[in-house]
Amino acid sequence: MRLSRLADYGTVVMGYMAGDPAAVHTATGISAAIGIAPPTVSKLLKILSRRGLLVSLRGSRGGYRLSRRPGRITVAEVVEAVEGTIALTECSGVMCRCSMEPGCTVQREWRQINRRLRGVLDGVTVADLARKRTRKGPSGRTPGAVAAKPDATVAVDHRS
Amino acid sequence: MRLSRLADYGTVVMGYMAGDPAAVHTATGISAAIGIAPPTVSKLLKILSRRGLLVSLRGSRGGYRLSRRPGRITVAEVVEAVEGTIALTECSGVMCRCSMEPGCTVQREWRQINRRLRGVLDGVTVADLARKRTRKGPSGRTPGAVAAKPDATVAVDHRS
DNA sequence: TAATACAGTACCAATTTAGTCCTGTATTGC
DNA sequence: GCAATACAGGACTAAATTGGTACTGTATTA
Repeated sequence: MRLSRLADYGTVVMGYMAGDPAAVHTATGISAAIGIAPPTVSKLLKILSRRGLLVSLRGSRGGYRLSRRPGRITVAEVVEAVEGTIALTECSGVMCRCSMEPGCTVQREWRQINRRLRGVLDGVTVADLARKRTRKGPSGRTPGAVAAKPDATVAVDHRS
Repeated sequence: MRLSRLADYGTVVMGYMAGDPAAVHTATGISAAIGIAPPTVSKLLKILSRRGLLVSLRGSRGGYRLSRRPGRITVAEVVEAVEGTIALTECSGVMCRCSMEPGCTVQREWRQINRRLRGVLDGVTVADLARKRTRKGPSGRTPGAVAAKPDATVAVDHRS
């Protein structure tokens, strides 16, 4: 259930750009700032601009800029731009390849879960990704309980 | 962000078994019922029993049985049993391999999202997976708004 | 006109994962 | 006791995905 690494990077890039929302950022500049290989960042930026999340400016002094205010671009949009879909299961659309009996109850629940997941991802904007915990951010929403807990308690097994 | 197919199958198997919670199910029987290849079902059942979600009974007349009431086994547990972790990002634990500045704000938000995702998955039990929409199920909770909408409106792009 | 920077596509390599098979062990029933 | 059933565990193979790179083309600025 991991995000593709590219989608993960996508949020990092957008978070970085949201730190200076009006500026025009070049691929090489972003690459140097966040420590991801230039061709990879470039690939990502192309995708994000093709999907309308970024505006690209060609030529000398060109680069990329957020197409909207960072508080108006959600993580769901970023993930969807890179991955194409927000869904944990394949049986989330109308047709399902699995040969279960009609009215598969498992599928019904998964659709509900996928819908809720989208809600979660829609609840976080790229402005949130950029906002430092102590300083007050530029956009309206407040992180609330998010900033409270340093979260040193979680211990996750990363293997498979 | 797709679940591994094995984890997806896991919910199907558990949902099927939850339809007859007290019964002892054999791997071949389950395989025939849900249309997944026997070795694959077998592999899955071994994993689920090793993780304590199922009880295995060896020998003739053996098989597998749910270790708890279906209303007490959540989808989160099933997914975690098969996949090992419930998290969309790698940077969800205490340590993170990415060389971002300390106090990476992106990571902070992802941790929050992952926590909420777990909440969503914890909100659905295998009893829900088995419950038919018209008949009243055996366990307490009601599907509520879930059953209302046949959901023929979603059109998801399955590629990539 | 030269330099900069994006656009698009194609390609290679590595990782992951699905799926199968084989050997071993426990339990039941004859 | 013996045969049949069914799970336990691990190894292995093949395929799909995806990460990352490179190359050619085009637009814009100085």
